[in-house]
Amino acid sequence: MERMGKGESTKAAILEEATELASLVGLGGLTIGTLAAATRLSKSGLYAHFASKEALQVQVLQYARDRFTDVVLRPTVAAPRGEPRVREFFERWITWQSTAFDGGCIFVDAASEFDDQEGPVRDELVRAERDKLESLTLIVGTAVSEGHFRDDVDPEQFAYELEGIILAHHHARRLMRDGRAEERARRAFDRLVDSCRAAARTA
Amino acid sequence: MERMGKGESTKAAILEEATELASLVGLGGLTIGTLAAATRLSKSGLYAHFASKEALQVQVLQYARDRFTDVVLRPTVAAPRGEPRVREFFERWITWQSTAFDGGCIFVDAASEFDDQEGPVRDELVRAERDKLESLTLIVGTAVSEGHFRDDVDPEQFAYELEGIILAHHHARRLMRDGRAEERARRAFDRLVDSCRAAARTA
DNA sequence: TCCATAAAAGCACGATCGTTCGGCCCTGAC
DNA sequence: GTCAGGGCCGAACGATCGTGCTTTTATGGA
Repeated sequence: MERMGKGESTKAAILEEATELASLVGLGGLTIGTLAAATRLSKSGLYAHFASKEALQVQVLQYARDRFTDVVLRPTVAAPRGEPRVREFFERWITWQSTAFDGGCIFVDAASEFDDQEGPVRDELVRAERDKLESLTLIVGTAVSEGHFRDDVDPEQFAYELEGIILAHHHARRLMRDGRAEERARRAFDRLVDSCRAAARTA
Repeated sequence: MERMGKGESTKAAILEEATELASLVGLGGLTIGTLAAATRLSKSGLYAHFASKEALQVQVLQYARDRFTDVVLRPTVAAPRGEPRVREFFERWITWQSTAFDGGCIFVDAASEFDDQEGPVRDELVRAERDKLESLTLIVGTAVSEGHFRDDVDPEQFAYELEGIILAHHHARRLMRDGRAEERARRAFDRLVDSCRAAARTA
């Protein structure tokens, strides 16, 4: 049966709050003290749930990754194979960036923070990112094999460029506070898809 | 005449080292203690050159901005107007990202770190970024008015998408350690330019 | 209801944080 | 030769950091 014990439920609440906080101040800026205050726990009471701060950071990333899988990845594969599924992925991804956490997407924040700091946090981050890229590459590959995209489309290159659009969106929206960030992202995406689409009945 | 006094020269050395360090651990992760150790100064001796840590952070950004102007912006306008100048900008920008500092581009790092933290650091960062975007927009606008790019090309949209390519490159190179990051960026850039180019003698 | 166990708190530790202050050294002007 | 001032240091401050202990409180099965 194994319903969730008290410990597990508070730990989940901690991770929820920690992820929110980390999206605002960064994974490195996250502090046991402030997190304890935010969850109304004592420092030691909170700390008891984790082996170290580093472990907490890793588990925050894992928590965020599960969320991403739930609200982006899994629903996406419900869309019809090929281009529609690519579109669905993009739409859900960009919505995720705006709505998942108060601060920006935690993966984007953490990426530039930990790209030079060897260790388990970086490793987990790379794992999450590689996973995401792999899923995207697969989905684009399907669009090719379905005949929606041209044969010479390189799914990895597509994934690279789509990631770029998402990053530009994050940058424009969060730092520059550009109200047209999302519109711009959509236009860029449309251009990208257009350039990959098989010519509609040319012969 | 005003040659550089002792104080100014050590301050310059501090900013140099600080920028390097900040590119590795982030502007927020930058610490008076570690910076003092890196410059072989005492904490207080170093601190005497700045009003506060926040002031130091701002001046680091200003220092990096000057460097960017010197090695990217200024040489770029030496290239012939129009598409060649756009190309020059891209090439210099991407080289900057790989070679300017040991850690990634400090603006990229700082952008996701301070996008949610109101204050002078964020303000300076936005100023620098707006400057960069404006220059780029102008250069692309010239490519349009020179007839290299089609009339319906939106320079701001171009700038947005180019920023995306740069960010994707940073992400792929530094976090994912993708050896083909630069090649991918170049392909994306070529595709972007191609889609903007005026059709070569159609009539 | 009692008790074993889990969960949270309390307290303290060494270290480091940003910041301040008083004083020593060195240089250049008189 | 003296004196003013800039440049740098040593020491120290209160606060907070991550991390251990020991103790109290809450929980749930017998």
